[in-house]
Amino acid sequence: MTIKDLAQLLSLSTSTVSRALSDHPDISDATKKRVKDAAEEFNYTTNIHARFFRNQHSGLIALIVPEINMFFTPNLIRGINKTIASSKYSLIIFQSNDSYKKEKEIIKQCLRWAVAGVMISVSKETYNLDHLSPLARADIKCVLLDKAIENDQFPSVTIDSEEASYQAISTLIQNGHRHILGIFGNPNFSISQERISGYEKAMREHQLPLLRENIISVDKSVDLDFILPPILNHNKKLTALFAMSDELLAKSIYHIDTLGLSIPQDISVIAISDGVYPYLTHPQITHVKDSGSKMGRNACKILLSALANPRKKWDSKLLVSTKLVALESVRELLIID
Amino acid sequence: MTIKDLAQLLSLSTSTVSRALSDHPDISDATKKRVKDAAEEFNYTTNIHARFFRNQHSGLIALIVPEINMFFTPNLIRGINKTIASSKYSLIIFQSNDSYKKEKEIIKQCLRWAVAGVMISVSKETYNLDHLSPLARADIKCVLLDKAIENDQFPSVTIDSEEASYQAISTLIQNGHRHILGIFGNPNFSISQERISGYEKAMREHQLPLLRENIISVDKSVDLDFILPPILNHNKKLTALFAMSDELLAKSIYHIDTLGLSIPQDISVIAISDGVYPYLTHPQITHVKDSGSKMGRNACKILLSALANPRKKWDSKLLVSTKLVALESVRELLIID
DNA sequence: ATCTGTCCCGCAACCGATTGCGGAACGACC
DNA sequence: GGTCGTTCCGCAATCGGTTGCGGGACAGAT
Repeated sequence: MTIKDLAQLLSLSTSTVSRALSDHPDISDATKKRVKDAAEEFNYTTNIHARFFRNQHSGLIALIVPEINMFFTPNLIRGINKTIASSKYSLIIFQSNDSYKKEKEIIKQCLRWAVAGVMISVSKETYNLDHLSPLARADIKCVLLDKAIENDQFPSVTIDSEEASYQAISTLIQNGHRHILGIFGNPNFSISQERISGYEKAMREHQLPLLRENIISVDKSVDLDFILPPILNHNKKLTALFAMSDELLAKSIYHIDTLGLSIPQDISVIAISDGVYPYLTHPQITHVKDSGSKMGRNACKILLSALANPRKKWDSKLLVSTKLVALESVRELLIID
Repeated sequence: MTIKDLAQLLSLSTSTVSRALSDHPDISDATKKRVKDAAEEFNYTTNIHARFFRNQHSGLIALIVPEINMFFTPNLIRGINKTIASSKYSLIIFQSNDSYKKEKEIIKQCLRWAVAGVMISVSKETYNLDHLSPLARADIKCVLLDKAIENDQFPSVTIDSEEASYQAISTLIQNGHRHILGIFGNPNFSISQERISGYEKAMREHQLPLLRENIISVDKSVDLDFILPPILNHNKKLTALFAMSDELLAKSIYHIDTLGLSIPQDISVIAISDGVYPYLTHPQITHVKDSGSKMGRNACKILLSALANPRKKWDSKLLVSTKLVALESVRELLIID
C-alpha cells in the first residue's frame, strides 16, 4: 500500500493525500478526514526509506555495544529507550562482539543507514578512535559511553570509575579491613586502570601497604577458576574481596562458596555492580551502584541536544556518579593493633 | 558522499560507477579498480534507503521481544545474529516492554521499515495474533518464537515445554523425591500451562499424588517474596523444588539460602534454564537446558528459508529439544516406603 | 459580464541508486 | 573507405513521498 494506491482509491492526487496526512492548511477538513480514515482502514503508513529519501534525514540513532550480555547492557538499553521514546528518533542496536574489525564495519553500516547520531561503547580490542573519523566527516554526532577512550573530539559518558572503586575500598577499610583482594579486568583498558587507581588511592590515604599480590587482573572471568582458589586457600590474611564488575563478582562468589567460606563471616565482599545480581545472592552483596540506565539516559540526552543544536560545541566529559548500596556482605572487623 | 559526488570526482557517469561497484561485465577492469579505490578512499558506501527505494526490498529482518533482560534474551540475540550474519539480511530489534499496545505499534513500524520478515516473541498481554494480520497482508513472513500462541497461520519455534518440565520432574522422582514444589509463571500463558502439564504428567506416571498446594503460580518473580518463605518453613515434607525459569530459580535460591536451608542437603533444586545462571551459584544447579541461541538459530533459519522460497507452504511447529544438565543440586534420597 | 479573492487541489521536480537500451569509439577486414 | 563486431560507457526512467508553484472553481463585488 503506497500513497499512490491510496490516492487512486480516493480519486485524489498523491500530493493531496500527502498534505492531508500531514495536516497541511490547504486541505479541507472533510478531505483530511476522508484520507485519514482510509489510511487507517487500509493500514497505510509512510515508507520510512522513501521519507528519508525525500527529507534527507533518517531519524535514526545507532547504539553500538560490545555484546548484549546478562549484566549491564539490558539496563543501558532500557535507559536509552526511555529517553529516545520521547523524541522523534528511533534506535537501532549493533553488536561488535568485542571485535575491532566488526566495529569498523558497523561504523560503515551507520553511514549507509544515514544515522543522525551514534552512541558507542567500544570493544575490548579498540585502543584508539581513528575508525570513528568517517562519522565526524559525515557530520554524524557521536557519544562514547561506558567503555570510553580518552580523546578531545567526542563527548563521553562514563561512570566515575576511580571514585566508585575508591568508595568501595574505603567502605571496607572503614569497617576495619586492611588486607583486601582486588579483582580487576584487563589492565589495558582505561576502565580497569581507573578502578585499580581508585583501589590504590583508598589504600594510600589510609596508610595501608599496597601489595602487588593483592591485585588480580584477568582478561576473562573464567581465568579466575585457576587463579582465585589457591589465593583464597593460602592467603589467610585476606578479610575482604573487591570485584570491579558483575561478571567478576559472580565468579568470585562461586569460588568462595565452593571453598566452603562464608560471606561475610570468613570474607567480606564488595563490588561495583549495576544492581541486579547483588540482590540475587545470599547474602545480598554490598555494592557501589553503577547505573547502566542512568548512563544510557545521559548519553542519549547529550546526543539529542547535540542533534537539536548542531552548531554548539560539545566536548563534555560526563562522569555519572555512583552510590554505595549497603547490603549484607561486609562485616565490621574489630581493629586489633 | 553520494554516487553522484563519486562520479563527478572521477569524471564518470553515475551508472558507470554503480556498475563498476557491482562488478558488471560491461566495465573494464581498469575502471573498476579506479572506482573501487576512490570509493574506499572517500569511504563511500551505498545508501541503504536509496537502495531499498530502487530495489523494493530492504534486506531487513525484525526481532520483537518483550524485553531485553539478563536471562535468555542475550542468548537468543546471539543465536539470531550468528545465523543472520551469513545472509544478506540485517537485523533490527524492537522491544515491546510486554505491552500489547506497543507491540501493535511495532508491527506498524515494521511495515514502515518494509522489513522482509519478522520474528516475534509475544508480550505477556498478547492473547491472540490479530495484530499480526497487517504483516500477512503485506506478505511479510513472520515466525513466532519462545512465547508463542497457538494458531494455524504462522510457524513457531518453541521449546518443548511440557517435555522439558517432564524431564526435570522425572529426574527428581528417579532420585527418590515425591514431594516436589513446582514454581511457575502466570498460568494464563501457554508456556506456563505446558510446563505445569509436564509436571503433572511426570507425577501421574509415577503414581504420585497431585497436590494443589505444591503448584505455585506467580505473575512476577518478586511475588515469591511473600509466598515462598512460609511454604518452605512449614511444609516439611518437601524435598525438592522445581523452577520453570531463571528468574524464578534465582528468587527461589535466594529464599532457600536466606532461610538457612542448604542445597541439596535440605532441599534439592532443579530448573528449566538457558544455562548461564546455574553455573554461577554454589552448588551449581541441575537444570534442563533450554537453549535461547538454538531457538534463535532455528527461528532465523526457518525465516530465511521462507524468504528464499516464498511460495512454499510453511506452517511448521518446531519444538526445540532440551537436554538435562546434571550438576550438583539434586540429592538422591533413600526411598523409604 | 467581468474582476478579485479565497479555498482546494494537481502538476512536476526532486532525492540516490540501478539498469535496459542505445550509442560512441576503435580495430579488423574486405 | 565502408562495414561489422566488440568493448566500454552514458542517457533516462524508475521507485514513494514531499512541496513550490500555479491553476481551476466558485462566491461576492462592481
